[in-house]
Amino acid sequence: MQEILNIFKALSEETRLRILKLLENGELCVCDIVAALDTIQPKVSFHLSTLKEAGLIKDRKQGKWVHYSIHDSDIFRRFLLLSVLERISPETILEDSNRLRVFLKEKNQKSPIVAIDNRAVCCPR
Amino acid sequence: MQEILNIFKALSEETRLRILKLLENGELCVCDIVAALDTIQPKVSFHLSTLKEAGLIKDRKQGKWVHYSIHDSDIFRRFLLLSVLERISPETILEDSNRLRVFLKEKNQKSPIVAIDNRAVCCPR
DNA sequence: CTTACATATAAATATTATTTTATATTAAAC
DNA sequence: GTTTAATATAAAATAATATTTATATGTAAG
Repeated sequence: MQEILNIFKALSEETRLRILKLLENGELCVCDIVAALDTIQPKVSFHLSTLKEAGLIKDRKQGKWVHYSIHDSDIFRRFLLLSVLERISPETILEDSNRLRVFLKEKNQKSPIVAIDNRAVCCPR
Repeated sequence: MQEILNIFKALSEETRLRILKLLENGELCVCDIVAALDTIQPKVSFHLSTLKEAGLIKDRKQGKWVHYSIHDSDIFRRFLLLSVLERISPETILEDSNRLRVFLKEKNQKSPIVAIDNRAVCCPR
């Protein structure tokens, strides 16, 4: 029962749903999410670890950066995530995505390597 | 976003999952649930109201009694409930169902009106 | 109309989760 | 190797939830 409880607990907090919604379009590193949510970094790290613990996201380490993305592990989680993300309209996180866009654009100018998805590559190589 | 949060919050607590699992086989009145969970009545009422608030269960008043049952309102909730209940094995709530069985049997002897589902009718009419 | 029963609600308390602040870790840049 | 940047973790403060205890409400029975 603990496993399913962890999944629902992870999904029962607004910040975490906003993070998931942001990750819908691809992976982001912690600093991207911090910028998008306009909040402080330890808070984001806390929620990311909750989501990861529940098996909803995964991380990929690359140098100093840690990139998080949706982890479509088993069918149940995949289905849950799909239906959840579908039920959160883009307008709900409009401010988040605006801030993210601005942040990524700036990053892009400093290190103009563009990846798929019109997203900047997080970290210069 | 608040609606979906309420649904997940409702599903992120063990007592409430146990109640939902008990309701899987049909409606129960509050005192049945109290007996099954071997706990106190205000606690059960509290959790029932949370579940009802989230639209996961509904109530039916009959005299002094209030019967609760799963509310398969919209597709999302229905699907959620289905997959949740499926993922909670009967063994998980074995003690609960044992206590429920004993309690219903006793009730049955006092007022031997048997309803569908081999469950006693909660209250004499 | 008084009593007893089923449930709900309120208030007080306890528990758990989140947020903040401060600090540690790790890796790249200098 | 020292500094800087990105992230994580620990400790403390705060906020949110759940539990308990006490009481209220409504309904049927006597």
